[in-house]
Amino acid sequence: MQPSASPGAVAMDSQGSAPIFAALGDPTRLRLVTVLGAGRAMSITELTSGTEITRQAVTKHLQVLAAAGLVRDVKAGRERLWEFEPAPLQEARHSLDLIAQQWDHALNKLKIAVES
Amino acid sequence: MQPSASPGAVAMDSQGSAPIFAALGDPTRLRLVTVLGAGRAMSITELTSGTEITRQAVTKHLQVLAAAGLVRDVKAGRERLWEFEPAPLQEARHSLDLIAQQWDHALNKLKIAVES
DNA sequence: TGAAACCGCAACCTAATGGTTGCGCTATGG
DNA sequence: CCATAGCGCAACCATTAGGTTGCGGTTTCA
Repeated sequence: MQPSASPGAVAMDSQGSAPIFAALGDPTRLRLVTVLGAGRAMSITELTSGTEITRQAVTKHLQVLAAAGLVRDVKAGRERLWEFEPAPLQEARHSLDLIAQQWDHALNKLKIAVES
Repeated sequence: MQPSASPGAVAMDSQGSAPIFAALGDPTRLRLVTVLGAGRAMSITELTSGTEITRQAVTKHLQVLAAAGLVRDVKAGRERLWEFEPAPLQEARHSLDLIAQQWDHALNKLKIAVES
């Protein structure tokens, strides 16, 4: 087969993960994901304590994360607990893996071309 | 060792990767990374062709990517070529791996607790 | 020796983002 | 039964982000 048959048909499906990366691209939100990723579902006030920002700010960040599917809320009595949702994170991991693989493959091609 | 000795000392070093995720969190930029990740260094005009946006917009995006270390420019004659830089992407991958591991570990703990 | 390709700088605009404050609602639990 | 804990909604503000237009400066190469 031709080496570079379709230059445009690379790992372009990664594009769908952009919203997930955007959601993870804020320190506060990345912290929230990390904390909730520890397993225990937590309430908003609990997630706010220890931070310098307001409860409302945390609420907004949680909504951004929820919109990306990274987090989910479950009501428990008068509290509203938030828990981690692993699926989108796997998708993001897969996207990064695709780009990395693509890169490694490109390096291999280059190496072979040099050795010929 | 104690199972949950320090609840706050989880995978908190992921926070440093927030700027990288932010850089990847835009469809245009994620596309640029994917294209450049194919191996061939490309010029700005080349990266702009096929897009709906201006060369200047692409320039700005490339600067954002460069600030995150994901991309590097190398001058070649009158052209200025851009090439992919894999290191930050590895770091981002590692951060996601940490959170995923943490999550799996939490699930295991839960499973064991249920089976007891 | 120009015309054209390739690019940087800067000003400008609009919309989104991150954050705050203020208020009101609802469910507990003493 | 009423005070308080836990939230939601909405308005508001400042800053950043994404994008465009306009212009000027270098290399090349025909």
